[in-house]
Amino acid sequence: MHPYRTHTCGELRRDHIGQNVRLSGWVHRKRDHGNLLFIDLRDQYGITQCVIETDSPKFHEVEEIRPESVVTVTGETVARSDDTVNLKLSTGQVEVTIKSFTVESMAETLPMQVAGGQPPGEDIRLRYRFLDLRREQMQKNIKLRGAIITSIRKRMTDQGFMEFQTPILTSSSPEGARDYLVPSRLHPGQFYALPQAPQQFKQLIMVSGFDRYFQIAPCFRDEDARADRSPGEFYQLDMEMAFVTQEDVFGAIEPVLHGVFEEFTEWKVTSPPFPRIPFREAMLRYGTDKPDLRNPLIITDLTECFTMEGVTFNAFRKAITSGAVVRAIPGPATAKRPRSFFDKLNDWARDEGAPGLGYITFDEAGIGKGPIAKYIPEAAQNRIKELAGVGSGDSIFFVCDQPNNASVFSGLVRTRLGAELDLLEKNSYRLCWTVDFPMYERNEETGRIEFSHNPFSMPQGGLQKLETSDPTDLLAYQYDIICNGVELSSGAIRNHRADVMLKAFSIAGYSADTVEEKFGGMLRAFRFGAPPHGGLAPGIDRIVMLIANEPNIREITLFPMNQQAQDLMMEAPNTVGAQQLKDLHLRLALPPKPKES
RNA sequence: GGGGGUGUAGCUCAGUUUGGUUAGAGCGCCGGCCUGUCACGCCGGAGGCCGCGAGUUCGAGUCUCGUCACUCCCGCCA
Repeated sequence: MHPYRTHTCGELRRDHIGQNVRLSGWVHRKRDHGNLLFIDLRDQYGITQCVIETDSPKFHEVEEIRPESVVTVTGETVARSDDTVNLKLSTGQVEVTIKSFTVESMAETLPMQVAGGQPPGEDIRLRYRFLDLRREQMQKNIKLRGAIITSIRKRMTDQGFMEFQTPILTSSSPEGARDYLVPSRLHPGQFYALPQAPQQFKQLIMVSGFDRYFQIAPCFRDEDARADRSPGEFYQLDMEMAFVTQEDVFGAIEPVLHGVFEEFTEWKVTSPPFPRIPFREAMLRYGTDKPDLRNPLIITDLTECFTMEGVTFNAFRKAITSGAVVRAIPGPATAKRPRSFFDKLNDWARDEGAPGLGYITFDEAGIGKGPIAKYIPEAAQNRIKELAGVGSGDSIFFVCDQPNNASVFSGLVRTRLGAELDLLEKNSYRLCWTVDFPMYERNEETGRIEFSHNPFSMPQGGLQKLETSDPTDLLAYQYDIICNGVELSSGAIRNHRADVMLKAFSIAGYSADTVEEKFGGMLRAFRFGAPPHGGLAPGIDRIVMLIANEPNIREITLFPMNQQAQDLMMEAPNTVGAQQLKDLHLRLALPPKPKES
């Protein structure tokens, strides 16, 4: 007999009755009846009830065992009587009578409970992650993550994508996030950087003549954490394709994402092709470049209504003359809400930094009511109803500000109202593309033209448009994929031409010398035959998070760091020895310690 | 870097609004009883720098200030 097990803890059925079996696992629960004792033995595959009676010579030993100890049990698989069958367990038709019992590893008193109970605070869960991971929910999440990644790999390779590995020790890139640096021993004073993404490598793979690249790529960025953003490191489904248009990229990734969501959830999933929403339309109608399409509310521009004859709402009129716009968010079936409902929203708006949140309610007869209704004559009110698609029993909220601010704030109002009124479609994954991002934007503080997203994107219209257009009118072949308001990924058709790249950078104020210096490797590659190419890189962690329906990325990550980018289990980061520093030609220049008073 | 929330037993939390005897509950732990439980049950027990430090007060878990930790958000994340 195998020293540890003949079966797993999830395996035994009626078919095994009468067999002598051996199981190993963790003591999930112990129920001690004095003369009769049950142990629920657990491994990754399930739980099997083991039983021992007081007449057994092993009884005392089993009685001593503490939960979460690892033990090996040998005995006979026996049927449970009809009234003791447990349908909650897959093995609940049978149990194992303990004949022999070996303690492989006794557990001390636990700092956190594994079986049942609420999970403790995160610092304890992270410090004892190996215990936390034994909990049912974490086992489920981590298994799901593994299955999703396997499924993605298969879907990609089935489409002819090849998996590549790119370097982890590479060079610091001048654009983007803060790099993690690794000092070089052989080159004093020089540093490697961990890749923020294999962006340049995947483009170079295309230049190298490979056609369809993908990688479950680790990415490292030294930026502060969020609930949906790990500090330090995360994974992307990084992909790139040669000789493709934007639509070809969409056509390749849409079935992968749709398929993965369909495979692992019961929820409704947007079928390909996903809606494509131009950036400017997204900002107008949804007030964000990450529209959550579960929210049915649509923002409309009602500037014209407030300049109509007879409108005396001067706060808006005056702002409009200095370039402001009016955006409106409908509040369906809210006209009968008490005054406190509107006051609460108004208070919230002030907390968000807005002057307030104007509104009109339309009663059953369609008559406009509310603090500002009297400044807006009927003709203008009718136009408002017509444009915004509201009517009797609805209300409508107004945001008046310069276009960018108005967009962003009306987006917040839309999100807030959607949540408050419980309008979001339930049990649904709504996927869409945001496309046609502007290539450049004007920095409002400095007045300078800057890249608005990825400087390596191909400008729409190519070199000719680049030379003749107002930079802020230029669009890029740059796109994001959004699921339920969460950005899964950015991507682009890349700029594969050295001449266009130099021109694109010169518009953003980079001299040719600077570009040559900073991106010499890429430019050189583009001068020796580069195929048109493009791709994207959906975040694996966020996909898993959405499918697992977890609000927090640490719930679907094996060994995450906390918000301060510390690994509480491994105690990283940590100090290193003097010799290690010496080898790396480093001397510490620490900030002064805060004085103790 | 900034703002919010939280911090009380090994764990999850009540108690803080309105300062006032000995700071409670559930789970866990230890001891006892229990032959069909599966969140077993019953009896008993141990376990507290109320995050830490100052201050106000006759008296602070409770009020004030500072500080630390965790978390959420803003900045940041091409």
